[in-house]
This record gives sequence, structure tokens and C-alpha cells, in this order.
Amino acid sequence: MVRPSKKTQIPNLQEAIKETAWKQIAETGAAALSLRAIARELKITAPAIYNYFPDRDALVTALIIDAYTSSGDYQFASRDAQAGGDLVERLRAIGFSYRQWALDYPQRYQLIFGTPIPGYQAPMMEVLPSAARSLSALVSVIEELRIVNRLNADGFPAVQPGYEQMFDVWRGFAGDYDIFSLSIAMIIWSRVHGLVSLEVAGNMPPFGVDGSALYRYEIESIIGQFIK
Amino acid sequence: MVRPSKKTQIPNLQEAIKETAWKQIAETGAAALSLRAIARELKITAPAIYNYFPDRDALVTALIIDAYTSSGDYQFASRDAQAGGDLVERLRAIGFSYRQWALDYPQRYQLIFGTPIPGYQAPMMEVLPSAARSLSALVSVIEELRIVNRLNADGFPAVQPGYEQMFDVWRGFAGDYDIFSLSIAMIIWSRVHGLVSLEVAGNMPPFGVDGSALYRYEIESIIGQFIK
DNA sequence: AGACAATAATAAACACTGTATATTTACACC
DNA sequence: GGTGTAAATATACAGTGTTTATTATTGTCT
Repeated sequence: MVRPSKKTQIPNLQEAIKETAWKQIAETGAAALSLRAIARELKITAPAIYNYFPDRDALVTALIIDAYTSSGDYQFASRDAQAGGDLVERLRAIGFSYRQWALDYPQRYQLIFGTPIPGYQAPMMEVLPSAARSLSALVSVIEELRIVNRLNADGFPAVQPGYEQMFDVWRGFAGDYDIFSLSIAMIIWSRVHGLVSLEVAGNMPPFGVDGSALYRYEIESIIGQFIK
Repeated sequence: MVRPSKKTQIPNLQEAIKETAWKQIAETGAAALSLRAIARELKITAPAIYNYFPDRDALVTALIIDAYTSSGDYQFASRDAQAGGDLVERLRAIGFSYRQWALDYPQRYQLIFGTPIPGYQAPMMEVLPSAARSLSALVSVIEELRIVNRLNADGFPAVQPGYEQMFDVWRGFAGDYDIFSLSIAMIIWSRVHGLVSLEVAGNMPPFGVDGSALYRYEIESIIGQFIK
């Protein structure tokens, strides 16, 4: 048999490949991702995958986009669960959901922020839409705080000249927010990311500083510094 | 020829293997590290490496230890260049040297904090000595600040009970510092690491926030929050 | 309905990788 | 000077991503 009849074929094979990839990433880690292993599990030959993804890197890119989307969904859900409430409370909720997602899906987190795939470099222009969206729940709340004049960031460095068009690209994906709100969101992101990345990767030496307590402290530090 | 005579042999082959590994990592990235490629460049066969490293992971561990040592050297050098000066100035110098090292050796930074080697997990107990030392330039200054009562961290979460012995292990490697100083150092580390890791990995979206300006802002934020 | 072209799979092969095993040789020591 | 050890090679195995050629199925056009 050279080609299976439509009855025995897997419907929506493109999606099935990604699902199997996620399953194997969850089981054995992102670094062990293997096209041949995926093909084995789907009872398919490896080159068949090339009908749906031009190469391994393209599959990884698709997975990263899904991961960003999943992270963004977490943050939007937590923001909207606090809809109508205090803006700072919404900010808190988003902050905690960032860590929660990383703890729930450490492999997805590593796929985005580690570099587990040999030789892989994410193509910025393909990934940007989902990456920008994943940050935009945070940006949206910061923007609201800015509008009601509760943002405090004296001496915050100005954006480099000549990048306005890049910002326009971002705007198209993530919403029409002020560039200052975006900058503040990025520094907040870098803070929570610092703590979460060390925790998830196991680089935090085991002195027993409680991860969630430390994280709560850092969230309150952020609020104390940037919100008035 | 099955074994080269001593004259044609490479002296200190263990060190030569690591050097070649670093050379290739600098050229083609940590993810492309290959025992066979190293062997080719040294004009030996791949299994010969197994006389010096039990497997590839052991070589990677040795490289990571070297990288931690290199990072620590940067920070100690910058601290000692400010010896006799203001403690806060020393803190600043250490902060900047952390980023500078990452920019000078992005591949080494990725080797430690990314996960570029498929299936590799750093053995904590082997890496801890050099990792602890690399943080201890910072810890030493924080400790001095604590002693002269210039440390400000109200509400900082307490260390979890039952980890005293882990801390003792750390003490043995990095110096006899107070556990509170160590905790403060860790949160400072997580902040600079958050910014640097996003910058080095290229995950900072290209809005043109000047990396070094943003970093300076963050360093001053840290000093403003924790030093009085 | 029949011819045809596009499509989606397989089969086989290539150049890699890390690693295990067996073999051979150079060297140091008694 | 023989012997044992250590350090290299040779060979082989199982795995990887990817390319090429082949083949059978499918949908479309006449």
C-alpha cells in the first residue's frame, strides 16, 4: 500500500501532528521532539509530515505560536474574571496567571523561552502576532491605568527613535495602545519573567525561598513602584 | 595506527576538548555542539573523547561550570575595581557586569539558562559550587550593606523551614553570608536576569527601547527599592 | 464514463548524531 | 624484558532530519 484510502486516513492530519507533538513534549520534554517519533505514533512515515510542515522548524514555529496563544488565553481569562473590579486587582490577577501558566505547562514555557530545539531560531515576523497578543492583556490594563493617571514611572527611558513603524506593526496585532503603556508593560513582563524562568528551569538554588511567596512579594513591588 | 605516539599526541586533551567545544559553540551556537565535530577538529575519533568525559552530558556540565566561573570572574573583577568606593557604586558595577558578560558571551549565557542541549538537565550538586560562587560577588556587597543597616526589604518573605542544611551547603561554596542577604541577592538576580535573558534570546519585541538605557533604569529601581 | 493531472502517501537512501564493544598498540613499572 | 594498564582506533547500532523517486488515490475536465 502506497497511500491509504480516505477511510483509513487520519482526518486533519496537520492538527493531529501538532497534538502528538504536544503530547510527546509533555511526556519527554521539548528537547526530545522528533518528527520520526511523531510519525511512529501516528502510524505514518516521517516524510509524510513534510506535506504539512516544510521542515521541523516550521512545526516548532507552529507549536510556539500555539503556546503563546495558550499563555495569552490564561491572562485574558484572569483579567476578565476580575472585570468591573479594581484595575490593580486585575493587574494582580494577570501577574499570577503568568506564573500559573508556566507551572501548568513548563514544557511550553521552555519551548518559548528556553532554546530546546537545536539550531532553531524563532522567525520574529511569524511569531510576533501571537507573542504581541499574549502580552496585550497586561498592556490593556496598564493603558487603562495610564488613562486615569495612576501610572508612575518617572525617568523611564524614552523609546529609541526610528522604531515607530515597528510599533505600528505591534499595534496591528495587539491593540491600539500607547507606546508608554507598552514600555511599562515590558519592564513588568521582564520582572515576572525573571522570577518564573529561574523557577521553571530549576536555576533557583534550593534555599527554600517559597516560590509563590517570593512571587507575591515581587508582584506587590511592581504595583508599589509603578501604580499610584 | 591505533594509538598515536606521545609526540604526535595532543597534550592535555581534556582541556583541548573543552576549548574546541567553546570555539564551536561561539561559531555555531550551543545547540550545534557535537562530539564528532569536536573530534574531527582535533583529528581524533569520537570515542576517544569518552576517555575524558563519560558522555556528552558530562562535557556539557564541565562547560557550564566554566561558564559560571567566567561570569563570576566578571562580577568579582567589577566589584574589586570599585574597592574602597561606595557600596552602592560597587552594587551598580556588579549589576552592569552581569549584562556585559551576557552580551560578550551570549552563547555561554544560553548554555546556562537556555536549554540548548537535547535532554540535558544540569546536575545541581555538580554545578552548585560554581553557580553559588558566581552569585557571591553580589551577595558579598549585599551582606556589607546589611551590616551597616542600609538594606531595606520590609515584608520580604521568610525562607521556608527545613532548608537550613541546603543553605549550609551553599555557605561552604560561596562564603559565610547571612541568609537574608542571600535572599535579597536572589531577587535582585532575578530582576537583572529577566531583562538580560529576554534581550539575549531576542524575545524583547523590537520596539526600540534601548537595552542599556532600560537596564540602567532597572538597576536604579533596584537600588531605590532595596538600599536606604 | 474515461483520461488526466494533482495530491498525499510510501520506500529507500544520505549524512549526520551519541554511544557501546572489541581490538590494538604505546607506555610505565617490576 | 615481559606484563598489565591505559588510550586510542575500528566497527557497529540505533536514532535523527531530510531528499528523491515512486506509486496509488483523488478530484476535475472533456
